Amino acid sequence: MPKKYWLMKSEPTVFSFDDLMAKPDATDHWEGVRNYQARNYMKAMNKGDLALFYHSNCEIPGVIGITEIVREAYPDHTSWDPSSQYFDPKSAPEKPRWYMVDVKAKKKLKKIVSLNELRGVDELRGMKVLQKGQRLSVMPVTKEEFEKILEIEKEKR
DNA sequence: GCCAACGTTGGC
DNA sequence: GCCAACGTTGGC
Repeated sequence: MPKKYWLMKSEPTVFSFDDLMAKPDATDHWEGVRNYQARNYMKAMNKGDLALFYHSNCEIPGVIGITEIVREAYPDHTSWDPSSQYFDPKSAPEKPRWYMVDVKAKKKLKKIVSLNELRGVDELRGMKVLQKGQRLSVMPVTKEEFEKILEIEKEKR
């Protein structure tokens, strides 16, 4: 199974990359996705896939770290927890509607690779996250895009 | 099935 | 805080 690459968004005031690193084994479940397309992308993830951790809705939006998928999609239990902000009355343990994966923080970038910088790179012009109107919190990226972003980070120092 | 109203996302 | 671009909901 060839490794796949993804981008996952989170608002740093809700759950930042540092929050993930602070978890036991730097691992946590990616709860709260309530969009079918994003859910389907998560279902397509395999153990060992890598993801860009993207900070959205903040002062400097951009890629802040790298995570690895360490557990493949399983039902999101917050969807049937009435006390959760992610509660969905149409989901139930015997009929789960929403799923999550477990991700592990692999590496924090020395400096954020900002949305603004991404926009300036020719090779990244096709990136989904740069397309107007796209709001998915989980989306695929190509191997080339993934590696280009690591290159950009390396050149920063 | 259509579509208006409403809610959400997320850059700015 | 504004607002464009979506996605969802629900009346019909």
